[in-house]
Amino acid sequence: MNADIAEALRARGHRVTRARRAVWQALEDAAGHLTVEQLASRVRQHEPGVNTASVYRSLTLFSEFDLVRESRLGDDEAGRWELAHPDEHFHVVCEQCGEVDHHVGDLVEQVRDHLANGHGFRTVTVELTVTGRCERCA
Amino acid sequence: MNADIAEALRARGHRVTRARRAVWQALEDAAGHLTVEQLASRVRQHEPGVNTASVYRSLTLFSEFDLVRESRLGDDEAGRWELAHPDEHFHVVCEQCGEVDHHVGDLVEQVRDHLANGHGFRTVTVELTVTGRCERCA
DNA sequence: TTTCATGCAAATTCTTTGCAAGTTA
DNA sequence: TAACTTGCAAAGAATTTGCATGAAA
Repeated sequence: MNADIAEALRARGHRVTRARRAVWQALEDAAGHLTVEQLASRVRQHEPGVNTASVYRSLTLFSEFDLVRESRLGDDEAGRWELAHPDEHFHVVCEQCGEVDHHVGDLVEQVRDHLANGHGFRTVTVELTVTGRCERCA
Repeated sequence: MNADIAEALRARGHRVTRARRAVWQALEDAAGHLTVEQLASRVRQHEPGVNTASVYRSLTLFSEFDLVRESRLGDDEAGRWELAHPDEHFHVVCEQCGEVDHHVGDLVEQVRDHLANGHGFRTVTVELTVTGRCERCA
């Protein structure tokens, strides 16, 4: 819902504002990858007058808590944002129709293990993006 | 060397120019991930007067032949470029010291197989980036 | 010579920031 | 009320583009 973000904010001494709540809500509703512009436009449907700069500021703040994540998919020049789901997943992008799918699997786990055991590297994030042709566009 | 890029250009009806050769050379010498600005500065050491815009244009052209590849590593805002090595590899970025390592492994192959068999997805590129702490910065 | 590529500067796009005014605790 | 956030506009950074000149075929 909306309770968790309020809590998360308060817990770290930040204020719970209309703008921040609306940004969070929009991310939850979308459950996908949105550019800041797309996000801002959805935010304004619920909370008119929210400025794009505030969306950026909210996202920056949330990302400090690891609640959201930015990724650059395909050859897009704008960053895209999504909720930082706790389950590891990777992105599959069709270069024809632009659709982005999430795939959950143990591949990400494997990478983490591989690096920890062999190379002394402490993995924080794994970003795996696959581009190609989806079934429909093949 | 420098022969392959000349050939690749001619084969597609593009001209072999000083700027393009210098960009290619710089990418070969670096064998790493360079921002356009870094690349431009190295290019000018061999070929003074080459404009940054031309570096962008060369990279765009090369990427149409799949000879180079752009990747956004870490939370960097600028794109980084490298030669598109035929061998599959992934990037390991230390968020402390910023160092970027290449790891060659069969993980990328696994992803490709997984998607082809189960989901009818024809993979074109796999981009796998891991961020965390390297051994020295742990 | 004819066509393509470059340099330069201006234009775009994405993102960040300064500051006065509005909100939250 | 006091401190934090926002909106707005301007500033920045990265990348692209128009166009006249210069270089390659």
